[in-house]
Amino acid sequence: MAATKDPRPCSIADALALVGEKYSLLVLREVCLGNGRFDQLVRNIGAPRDVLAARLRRLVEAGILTKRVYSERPQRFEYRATQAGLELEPVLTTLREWGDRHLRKGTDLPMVVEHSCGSPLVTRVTCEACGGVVRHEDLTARPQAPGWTLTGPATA
Amino acid sequence: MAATKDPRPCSIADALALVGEKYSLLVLREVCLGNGRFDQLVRNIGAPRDVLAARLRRLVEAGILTKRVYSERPQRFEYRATQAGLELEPVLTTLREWGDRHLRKGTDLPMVVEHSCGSPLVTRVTCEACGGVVRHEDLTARPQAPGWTLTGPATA
DNA sequence: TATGGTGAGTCCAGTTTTCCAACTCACCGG
DNA sequence: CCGGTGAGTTGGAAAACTGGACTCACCATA
Repeated sequence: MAATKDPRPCSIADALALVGEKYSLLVLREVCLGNGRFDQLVRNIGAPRDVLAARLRRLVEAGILTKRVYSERPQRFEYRATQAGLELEPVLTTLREWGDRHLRKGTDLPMVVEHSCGSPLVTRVTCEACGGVVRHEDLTARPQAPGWTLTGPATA
Repeated sequence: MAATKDPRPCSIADALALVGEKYSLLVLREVCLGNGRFDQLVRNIGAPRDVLAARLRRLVEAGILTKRVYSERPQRFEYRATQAGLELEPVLTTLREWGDRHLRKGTDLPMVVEHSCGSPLVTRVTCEACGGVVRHEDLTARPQAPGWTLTGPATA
């Protein structure tokens, strides 16, 4: 009598439940750029103030951002990325590169990120174990959750 | 008299406009796993059928998926990732690793991905130019869009 | 030929979210 | 005192999402 409705258990889905709402990743983008004040976020992201306030609460609660006082009297706050937040930066980097390549065809880029080595950042995702570039064909997914196979729920 | 409302021009925002809606990246997850049929997507993702149909239309239109007939009479379709779609896989990989680490603390993972080298995939993002690991502190963002600085719109 | 099942959607009523502008509240600078 | 800034909250209208039920075409089998 199990609800035949539960989706596949998955860390991607869980992560997206936290940062997949509209504007959340853009908040992280601005915070990573060092723009952590409320009004800055409103201007640079273009989100409604109430939605932004909700996102910020959620991200702080999830341990992705912290809210820090940078001035008592007038009390002023600043949001900063935690370690967990910074570890999401590769998601932003990958999305930016993808957008640059596929949506702007590599020209008229609105923002260039430079690596400390001096060149514009182009990233490569490698396997930590063997050092090789990771391609789709080299990956094999192994579901571990009980009741689930690669293709879907076990008919059980 | 420019609308003081335009957000920062940004490829991340543009990319998210395409794949940032609820379920879109989960569709890509399933398609990358080889599960490209409509009913499979419904079951494995848990999305309402009409929302899923809308997402699929949009992703096909954006050139991220293709719709392929795998059986005439009974006509049956299958969605597959295009090259552009496959290039979004690193986003999924990063999100999965982040979720595994921060949401499940590395235990009871619902899905393990194995690299062709034989070990469970753990990725590293490196700079293509110098080969070094990319860290937040090593990045410098340079806005190129006219009217925009790192911190926000130029007062013009 | 009737019965049931699959695949791929569409339709609909009801609930949530989102959007946007306006408003608050505290403080500061002149 | 007046205007401005920072950080939100409030209140509706508009859009998106939700969970079924429904369609339509095509087998399979009995």
